[in-house]
Amino acid sequence: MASLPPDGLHLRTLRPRDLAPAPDRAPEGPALNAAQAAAAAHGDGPLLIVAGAGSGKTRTLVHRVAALVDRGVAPERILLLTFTRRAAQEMLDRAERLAGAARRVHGGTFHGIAHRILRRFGPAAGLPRDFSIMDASDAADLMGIARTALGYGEPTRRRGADEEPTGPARRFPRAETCLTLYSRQVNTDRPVYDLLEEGWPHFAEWAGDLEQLFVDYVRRKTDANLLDYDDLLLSLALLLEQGGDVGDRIRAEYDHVLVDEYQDTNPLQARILRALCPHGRLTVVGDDAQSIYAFRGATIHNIMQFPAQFADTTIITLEQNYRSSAPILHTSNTLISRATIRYTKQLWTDRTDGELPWLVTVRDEREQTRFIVDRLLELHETEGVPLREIAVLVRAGYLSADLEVELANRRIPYEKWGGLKFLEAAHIKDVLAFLRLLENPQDEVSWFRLLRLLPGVGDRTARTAIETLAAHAWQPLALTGLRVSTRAAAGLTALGALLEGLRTAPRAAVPSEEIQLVRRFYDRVLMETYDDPQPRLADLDQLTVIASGYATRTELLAALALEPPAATQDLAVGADDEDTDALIISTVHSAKGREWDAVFVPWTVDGVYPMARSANQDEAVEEERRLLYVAMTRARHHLCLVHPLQSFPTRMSADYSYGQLSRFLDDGVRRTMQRVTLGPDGSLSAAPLAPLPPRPPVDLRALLRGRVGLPAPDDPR
DNA sequence: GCTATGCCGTTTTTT
DNA sequence: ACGGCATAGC
Repeated sequence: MASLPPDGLHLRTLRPRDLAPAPDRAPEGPALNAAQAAAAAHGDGPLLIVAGAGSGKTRTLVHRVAALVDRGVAPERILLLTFTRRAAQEMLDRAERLAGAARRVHGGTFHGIAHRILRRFGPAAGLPRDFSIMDASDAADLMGIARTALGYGEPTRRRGADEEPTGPARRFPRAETCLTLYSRQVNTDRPVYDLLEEGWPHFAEWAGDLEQLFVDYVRRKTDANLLDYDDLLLSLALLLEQGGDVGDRIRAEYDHVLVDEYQDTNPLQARILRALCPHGRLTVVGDDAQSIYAFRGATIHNIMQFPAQFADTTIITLEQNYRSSAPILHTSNTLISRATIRYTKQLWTDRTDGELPWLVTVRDEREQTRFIVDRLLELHETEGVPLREIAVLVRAGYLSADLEVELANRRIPYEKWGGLKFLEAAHIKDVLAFLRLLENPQDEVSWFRLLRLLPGVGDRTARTAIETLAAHAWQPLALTGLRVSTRAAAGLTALGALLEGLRTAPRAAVPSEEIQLVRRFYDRVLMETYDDPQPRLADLDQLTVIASGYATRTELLAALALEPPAATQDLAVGADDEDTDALIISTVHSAKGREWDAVFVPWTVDGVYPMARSANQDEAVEEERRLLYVAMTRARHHLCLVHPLQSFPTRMSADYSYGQLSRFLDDGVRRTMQRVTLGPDGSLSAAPLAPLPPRPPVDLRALLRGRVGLPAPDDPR
């Protein structure tokens, strides 16, 4: 195959700020410590590097790549894998920076690499050549279609009339939940019933029905030539495991495989590595204390069992922290030492400098926002910390909403990582659905999406139309003869004509031109649907610009599914302002592996750390603790946890004791910090280490009913 | 029967 | 500002 879909990572242009070494980070070049050097120089056997936060793990990995190249391994025969795109970017950037020779190292996310391999080797193993990739919401749509088709769409009761009439209706799980379960099953290879018992006991009785549903979902995927994210991994595993020469040919591509953030991989990914590296030339790096992806099947067992799975594994532990000041490290160590799981290492530093981390008590969300903005401007303006060296890390994307409004009002530039993706916007998905249909006429998900745009067409008519299309070899013109309401008929005819016109258009239309043609139809839909269509139209302009960077539709669609651009907002400014200094707002998950001079962690309250939904499962609570640990260990010099006493955003679910400081910040942890309180005029006063008095949980329901008052806003201590 | 509309309660984290 | 759900309307 002449042109592989671009990996994105290789083609990404480096921006100047990526190249500038961060202030007082050890330079990439000289002086690895003894453990790091041993890891870099390690020979061919399996290698497990257990590396704590800030211990130079990526740097070690990058040096190992360089060492391999020095030993004569061809760069393109080295494969660097990681789970998240951001980590993959960081890794490849630094490999490039360190050694020109490493420029052609292959690397990316597990999904990205699996995709590349499947396109290249799949057809020889009988996989379809022109599959499309569904993102999570496409997959949920398809699951919804299957769910309705099997009759689970109605607000239904459990079969059998013997249920007590007063009991609540036994709802079948929502499509998204079904997909989560399906995905968990694929990634962990565990029975549905067990997964239900652990995470969704109230759905346990549906286990058999869910399995049926999954069978139908898989059949629909196959029929429509669609692969979801899990299929990318699963197909690769099967390709590698099945006899025959395809697996051998894939294995023959790479001499060494290196995996970063190994604690974030799940059993399916471990299976891929076993099948890919029977020779054992495999290096994995991870930190069990930073495992924060259990919700998608990741497990630290992958690290723990690595030595058992690969004979003669060498284990190297990196425990010296080069990132954080001593007080920040002390607080972080204390926090993680409370974990019920004993982690494998203890981080230390030879630094002695630094201010104690702040624990700031504020009245409410408004005051939290004001404090963060004031303090970060102070750091920026009086201490000269670049905005880009300051991060606000949140547990969930929506928790920064108030802050973002304030930043916008005060004209402080910021960049948000995580949160709503450009591609998840409905109008973008609509336009792409047209392109996907041109690519793959049997794509049931895209048909469903487009049909429902038409006036007078709802679920029912759409489904009828799809049946007709299936019976007519997916010819768009088959939409014309349908017996439906007159209103619907007009739309169906127009849609059929449009798609037929595009399909038979004079050859060589490039994707951006196709989008323009689609927009002649779709812009009108947009203008009729929304009060203010302008921002959405602007998004479509932006999509056209992106599309013009791709020569073929196949490349565009694959790149968008696996390398989605960040938030809409981001794109709008991203194109022309590479040097803009901007504050970073990020989810903790997206901040993994990064570091900043100053880190703010708002919402350090119970209900956020841990999230209310996790609070009754021990393992989930432990993961939440690690999450806070990850957030704290991102900081070099300034760490500031903020604790609003009153925080009752209406969006949060009831029954939780908001305003209570996070249970993870117990007396011992607080003694390693300084308490800072905010005066009425915004002035700060620091008070050392007094433990908080116990505070009874607030009954939110009673509060909302007006039966009790809020706790006094001032903490007496 | 099917679609459009208005109201309610709800938001984890990523590929 | 979004999805699910009930109800009104074709």
